[in-house]
Amino acid sequence: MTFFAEAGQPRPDLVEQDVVSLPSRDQFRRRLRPVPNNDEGDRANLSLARKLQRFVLLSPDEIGAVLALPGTPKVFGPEHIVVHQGEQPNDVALIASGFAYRFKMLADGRRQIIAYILPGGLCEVGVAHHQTSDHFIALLCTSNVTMFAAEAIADIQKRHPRIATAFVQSKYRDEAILREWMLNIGQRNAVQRISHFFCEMSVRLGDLGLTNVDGSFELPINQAVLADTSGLTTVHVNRILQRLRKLGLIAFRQRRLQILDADRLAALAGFDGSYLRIRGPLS
Amino acid sequence: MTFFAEAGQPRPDLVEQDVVSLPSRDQFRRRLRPVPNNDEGDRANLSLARKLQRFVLLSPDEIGAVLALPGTPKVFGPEHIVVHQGEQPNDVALIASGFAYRFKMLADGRRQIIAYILPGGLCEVGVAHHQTSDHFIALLCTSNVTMFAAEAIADIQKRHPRIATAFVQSKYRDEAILREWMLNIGQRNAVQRISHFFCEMSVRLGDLGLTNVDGSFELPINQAVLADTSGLTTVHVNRILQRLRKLGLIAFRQRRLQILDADRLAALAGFDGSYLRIRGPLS
DNA sequence: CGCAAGTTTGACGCTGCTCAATCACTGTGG
DNA sequence: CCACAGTGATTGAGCAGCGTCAAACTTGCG
Repeated sequence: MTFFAEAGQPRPDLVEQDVVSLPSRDQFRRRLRPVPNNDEGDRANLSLARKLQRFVLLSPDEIGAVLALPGTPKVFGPEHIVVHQGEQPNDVALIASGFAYRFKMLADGRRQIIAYILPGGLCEVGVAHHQTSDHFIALLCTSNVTMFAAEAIADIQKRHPRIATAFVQSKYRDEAILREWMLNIGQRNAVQRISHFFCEMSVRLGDLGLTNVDGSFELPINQAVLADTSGLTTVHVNRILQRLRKLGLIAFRQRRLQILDADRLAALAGFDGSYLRIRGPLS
Repeated sequence: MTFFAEAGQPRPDLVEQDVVSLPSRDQFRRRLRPVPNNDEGDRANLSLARKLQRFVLLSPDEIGAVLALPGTPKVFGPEHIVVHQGEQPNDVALIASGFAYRFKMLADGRRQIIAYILPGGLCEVGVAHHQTSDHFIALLCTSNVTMFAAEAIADIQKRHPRIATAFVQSKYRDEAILREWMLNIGQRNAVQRISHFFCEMSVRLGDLGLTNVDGSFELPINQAVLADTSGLTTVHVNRILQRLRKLGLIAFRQRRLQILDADRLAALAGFDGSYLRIRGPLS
């Protein structure tokens, strides 16, 4: 289960000073899991707090500030377009639960998926700077999306420098992922591309506590989406998946992926997760 | 010569308030062009000022602040590695003149070029946050590189909010370019990839005043580099270039590219430069 | 039960890769 | 002034990875 070339390394880049007694990881999880339908705002923001927490260990005060961020919780179904290419969104959307993805389209309808936005991720498109979006953001499945005013996001970063640091580091990671994807699509073959994508998703979702012990997790995409992700055709993706199944590496059906042999899959993909800057178990 | 789908559009996203009498574009150019060898610091910073100027119209004060940034000018030859993968740079490098590029490598030596850094561009890798670099940055040709302390860059942004805005917008554009490259490599065929790359370079360099009226410009890359840029092999790149030449679209020799028919080239590539957010002639 | 969406299969061919040789250009030293 | 080497460009033959098209099958769901 080592997705990292050099596991157990020190992580000097993590900002850990000023940590006041935090809720433990388990407490955090317990509060996160079951989501009944009252007091939604707070609960939606938890995914954001949790995400930021992965980059900078936040104090209770800071966590409180994140939870108090005033947002409008909404629920949208799959295929919902969160941000339209060419438009200039007024709000920042938080994917509180569910999955979103960025993509660009060609005139003839071919499209390339640029990134996946997981729970706790923001659909930021230079909102604070009045930029029009150069790409689409859509949902993969029914998701809880919380809308924040751009000013609110800017404001909390001004008031809490360490939260700002977490935002910046999160952004750095997104960029690193983008770069790895360029390498993936530009240089690796079909088998490696798909395996690599699976490895990455497994690590990222695992970091969010969204994987099971058996190595399985929800991945609400079909083969067409996977094709647009990896720059291949649906037909070819199908054949590659069959090969991976025959090799005993994965099981993938009903929008749920199970990685059966993480080590062999990672080796096959040439996957080294260090670009994801995931730290080990919460100390 | 229209590289833009909808030329002449208003640019509401440009921050133009608070502009105090600026040096005209021509004055600016005149000061920029000939670079004798004294007072280097100031002159090196000019490329940065000019770059920022493309995003936010800076006041003389602000331009002065950029020019006064304390940096160490250096000259490196081609192939010089500015930032090494896995290392944690202490400084931010400014490409004052010349060309740099980012790339990632696979274990077997295959590599993917991720981005080109043109004059005025910064080699930022999350320096301020003590991140290790996940990729290499190298030079394409002998270049003037000025090294700044990360704090100096952070400081000037704190003191001059509009300069900070320019930095952020520059970063947004770099990201937009990355996304367009993903689309390019993932979805377009060889001819389109290469044409698209040429169009982009022409527009970006034109914006910096580094193209000639005849549509030619320095592009210090060989076919192997172009292959690593476009995710193709050298042999195939060679054949595509021949095709483009036979079509009368380009001339490319001696590290100099001339675009002979920009309209046809852009049409062939499916190029729409709006993602570059280049504004029209300086008003 | 029947539709719709998604998956699987087969046949076929093109785009782009591999290997390997040859050619052009440029700078160097005798 | 020329032989030489080194780098980069070009060419050819052969092939395989992946795309295209079209049909059949499977699954989820009302």
